[in-house]
Amino acid sequence: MELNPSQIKVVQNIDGPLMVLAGAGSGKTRTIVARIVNLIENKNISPYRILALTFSNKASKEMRDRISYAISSDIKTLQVTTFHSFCARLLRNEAKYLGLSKTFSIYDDGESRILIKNILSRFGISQKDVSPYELLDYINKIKNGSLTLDDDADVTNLQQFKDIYFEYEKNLRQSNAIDFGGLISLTIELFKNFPEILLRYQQRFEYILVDEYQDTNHAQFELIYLLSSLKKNICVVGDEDQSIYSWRGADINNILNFEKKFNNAKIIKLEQNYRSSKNIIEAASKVIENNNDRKGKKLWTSNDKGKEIQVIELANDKEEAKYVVDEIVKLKNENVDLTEISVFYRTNAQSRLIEDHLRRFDIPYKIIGSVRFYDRKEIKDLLCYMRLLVNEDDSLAVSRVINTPTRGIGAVTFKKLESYALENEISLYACLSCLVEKDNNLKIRTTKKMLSELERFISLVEEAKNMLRSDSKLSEVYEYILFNSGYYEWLNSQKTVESKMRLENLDELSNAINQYSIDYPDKGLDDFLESITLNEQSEGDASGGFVSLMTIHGSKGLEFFHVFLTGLEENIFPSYRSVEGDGIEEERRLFYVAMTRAMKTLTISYSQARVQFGQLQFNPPSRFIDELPREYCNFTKIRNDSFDSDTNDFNQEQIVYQESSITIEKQLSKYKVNQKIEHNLYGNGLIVDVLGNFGDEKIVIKFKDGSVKKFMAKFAPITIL
DNA sequence: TTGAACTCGGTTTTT
DNA sequence: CCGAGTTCAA
Repeated sequence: MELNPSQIKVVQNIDGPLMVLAGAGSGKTRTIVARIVNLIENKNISPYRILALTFSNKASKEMRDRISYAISSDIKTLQVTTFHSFCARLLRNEAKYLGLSKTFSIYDDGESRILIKNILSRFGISQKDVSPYELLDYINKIKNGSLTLDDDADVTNLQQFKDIYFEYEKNLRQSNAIDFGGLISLTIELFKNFPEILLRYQQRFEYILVDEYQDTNHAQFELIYLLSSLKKNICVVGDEDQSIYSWRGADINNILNFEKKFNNAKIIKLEQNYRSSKNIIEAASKVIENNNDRKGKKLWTSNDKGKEIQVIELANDKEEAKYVVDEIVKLKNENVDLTEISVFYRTNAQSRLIEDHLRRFDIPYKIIGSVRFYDRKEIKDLLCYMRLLVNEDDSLAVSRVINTPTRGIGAVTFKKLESYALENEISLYACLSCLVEKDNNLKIRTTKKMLSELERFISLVEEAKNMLRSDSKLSEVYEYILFNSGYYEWLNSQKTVESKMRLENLDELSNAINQYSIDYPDKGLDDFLESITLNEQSEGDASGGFVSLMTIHGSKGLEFFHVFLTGLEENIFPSYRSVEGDGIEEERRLFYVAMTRAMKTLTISYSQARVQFGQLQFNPPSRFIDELPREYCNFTKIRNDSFDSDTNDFNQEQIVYQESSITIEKQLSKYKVNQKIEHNLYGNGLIVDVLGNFGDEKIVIKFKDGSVKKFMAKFAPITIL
């Protein structure tokens, strides 16, 4: 494992604050691993005194594996973990200081959203008037430190937002639950309120390392700042050019201001790329130079020049999918392992056409990311039953399963139960018990059926709890709930393709629970649930033989010999949501991330027409296409005579591609926005938009009568006035 | 309390 | 075009 001089500096500079700016493909993980191995093996630092924080479990697992592979000593006490897992573990250990029970539930973003919606409905506010997403964003911002309650936030109704925030926090506490943001912010709060606890952790962790530092938010910065302020041996590793999560709170200032916050900080840049061909690296570097928010880093490589980047224009999205799959078939015929091929897109919706064509050509593929297994409805339902066994205060879990399967507790009854529980400051579950034991003054009309159903529900939960207490196997408890809750029967009776799949998923969950018990025989249900919420479950089979499809966000940290980057059109990539402000810089970083995943070949494509929101849209080529230096690229337009964007007919004969390589001339359109024109049929009008390339423009015209129409400029009977 | 009919808006998602 | 939220009738 040879290291270059910069990498060696990173390994050897162990004392004091250090920021490593590690370019794409610069051997970052290799270097971090070497640094930790050096600390343990050569500097005699106990693994117990080292903390390595990452963002994803995948990254932490890889790092741990590589360290343990490179080292002879025992690293059980070495903490290589995600921010969230680290905080969750810490908070459970110190729960009593916060007045929380050790068995608190963790709410993921989806559950936070549900809680917000519940509050809105309790407050009698329609989601149309106040967006739950905007609220969640506001709450997240407060928790991740980019906003305080005193700030004049840019929201529709600040006081209302604050009220809802307080209610949200109150509900979390009543449910003995913490959300993702709270894991971090409560840890900070704990450290601030109990300096003796902070000191304990400061003394323990002599060396702290943070990976993917560009993705840290302000709260996470504060956390590592506090933790490291005694020993000051903090090493952060990141790449400002790969910061693509600012919309999730990642604060690029953590990188830009590192030296201001940490005295005597050193900075080391890793600029040699070992991954990609020279063409790709040169082109990507030129593109990212258009950004202003950078520390400035110049990637270089001693790799071969390699093939030119192929930039392909196609008539429409279907042609694009056909083209990509056709090229994949060619690679396959050259005996390229499909695992080395990946297709990237900006939005998940774009995967469908690619999938259709891959299936048509019998090419195995796998979508990476998208809907996570544990986010599926049926899985969440069962997990909420299980959560109730660990934390019966978890009202969100109760509300989720109380009428699943249906027990005749509809929205109205539930509302009454809920408000009774809230008024009397008891949990929903306790409220149900009251109802069943009839020692209630609840003004709820109860039917016999409803009471007996509730009784069954409560005894189900209690019996399952007994099983847990008597050390039953987790899988037995799971099966007990699945069958005795009536959930299995309920799904099974539906007999749809959908319900069959859900049942299969529940089987899969059973397997996961079994596997967990085998892997961690000493751990309990609470640990299992936490590992799922925090995504600590191991990735399924990584067996080869398939093409990978993913969003560009999903591609971060990965590499492939052959990359197809699709949908390079304005409003798609860059996204229509990001075209103003500093949104563009982040989209450009995204483009840069995508390009630098490719090792050998990079094929970038865009289409003139694309079905978007069920309508055919004409978007001009992405501005990023213009930013590609031509000396590293080969521009090709591919036309297919039977241009027919409306048919879904895959049985058309195979298209014959023109293998020409026409360079796109960048010529200015003679049509301009705000130009006055006259149309033979519709009369005078104003151009409001010009789409597409010179000679092939579509122009959007607003006429005197207010109507807006789109024309192919070369055919439309118009004259410029 | 449930379903059908309607309107509306629509990125990215490490934990 | 599709899914979520909302509204209204039974």
